[in-house]
Amino acid sequence: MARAVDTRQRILDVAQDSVLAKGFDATSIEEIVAGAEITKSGFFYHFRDKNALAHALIERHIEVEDALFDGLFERAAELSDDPLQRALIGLKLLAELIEDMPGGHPGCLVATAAYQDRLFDAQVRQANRKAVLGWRRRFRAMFDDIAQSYAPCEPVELDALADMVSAVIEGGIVMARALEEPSATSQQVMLLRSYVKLLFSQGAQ
Amino acid sequence: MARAVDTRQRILDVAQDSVLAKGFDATSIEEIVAGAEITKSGFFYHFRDKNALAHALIERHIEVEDALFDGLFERAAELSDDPLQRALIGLKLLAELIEDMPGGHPGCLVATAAYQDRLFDAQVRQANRKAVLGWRRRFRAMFDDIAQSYAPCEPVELDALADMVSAVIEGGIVMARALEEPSATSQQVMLLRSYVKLLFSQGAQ
DNA sequence: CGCAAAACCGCACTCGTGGTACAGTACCGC
DNA sequence: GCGGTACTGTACCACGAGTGCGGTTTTGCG
Repeated sequence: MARAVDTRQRILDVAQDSVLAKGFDATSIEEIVAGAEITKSGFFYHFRDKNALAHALIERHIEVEDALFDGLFERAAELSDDPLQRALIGLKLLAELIEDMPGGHPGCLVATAAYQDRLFDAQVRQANRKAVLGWRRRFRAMFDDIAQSYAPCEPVELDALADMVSAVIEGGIVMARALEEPSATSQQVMLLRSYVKLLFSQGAQ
Repeated sequence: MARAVDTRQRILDVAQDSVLAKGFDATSIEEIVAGAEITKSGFFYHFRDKNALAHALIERHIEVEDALFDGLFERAAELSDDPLQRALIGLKLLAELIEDMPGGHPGCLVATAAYQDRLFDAQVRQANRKAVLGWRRRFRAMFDDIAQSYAPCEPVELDALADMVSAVIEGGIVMARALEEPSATSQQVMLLRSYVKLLFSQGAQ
């Protein structure tokens, strides 16, 4: 049984690298097969079609990303009791983490799916939506915490603000890729941090 | 000669709709050919290959987008003499314009290209880079104007801030597509506006 | 009008890729 | 040693990109 799980993981690893590097459609199954050292039949044994691969890729990606966020903000929670400070520390840690990634953040599968919409079926799009809503919940909770102690000095919808975290990361990745400046993403995160700081730190208590 | 230009435009129109709706790779040439009411031979008469199409698409897209930005910020300049107010008005107008687009902003070809990197050759990537740098120049000039009258109350690199405009729009489009909430993009632009306001309006003169 | 070039049409073909079908085989736990 | 799991191997179809090339229409120009 260990063999099967290994192979599946290997397929996903190879596929993920390739998809992030050149897009989903440009990634051929035969290329994945070669990279994972299996045969085409082996691939289709694990995944019904390319859509199933996309689905698995996104679900796994979300888990990893979630675990990563968990780690960051848990660490931030250890470093401060204040909800605003926690958020600011978390965002800083996030920026540093992105900065330290060799070649910048590899890019986001969610965006890949968003920009190649009709390539995927409803199930994949649903998984994608779920992922983004999950991030909204996470950051919404963070901002709710802050809002209990600090009043925002501008009227903002907290859901939209929560989405802004995702949006700035996604947008930052697009910038980094288009400009071929890997540090662009972390810069954008730091600007978002600056916004959060300004928005809440004026109207204390 | 008029016939040739017409046909070329028609091809680009059909192709653009399709690319924005389902991604570049998912758009087949035969489908473009059918939509533009020509033959495959006719298509390859105008474009050497699909890459040449992508290149033309991006260049045209940039022109249109630039003209759009020009219009917005010229209008904003008419409405106020103050550089900060101009920027805030411009961003508001931008948000409204995006909001009024049926089905939300159609998406950005630059991001499409960024996420399907190896599908395109160096020339296309270069055109893409040029586009983003053009936006940086534009918004950098805007923030330079503001910074002459208002000191930012947080230390920020103005180039990065200029990039943030593009990043938030791109990220906002990804959000809108992923969530299937067309208004997400304009919401993000309004949050950016709020940031610009906070950043400069405190430290007047 | 006539003519050459530009702007196409028609069709046949290659090649790569997704996907199917199915028979055979190696391994692993019971 | 039996049955299921995890594959391999081979052969095949459909479809879209891209090529090649000969033929046809349209257009500007002398």
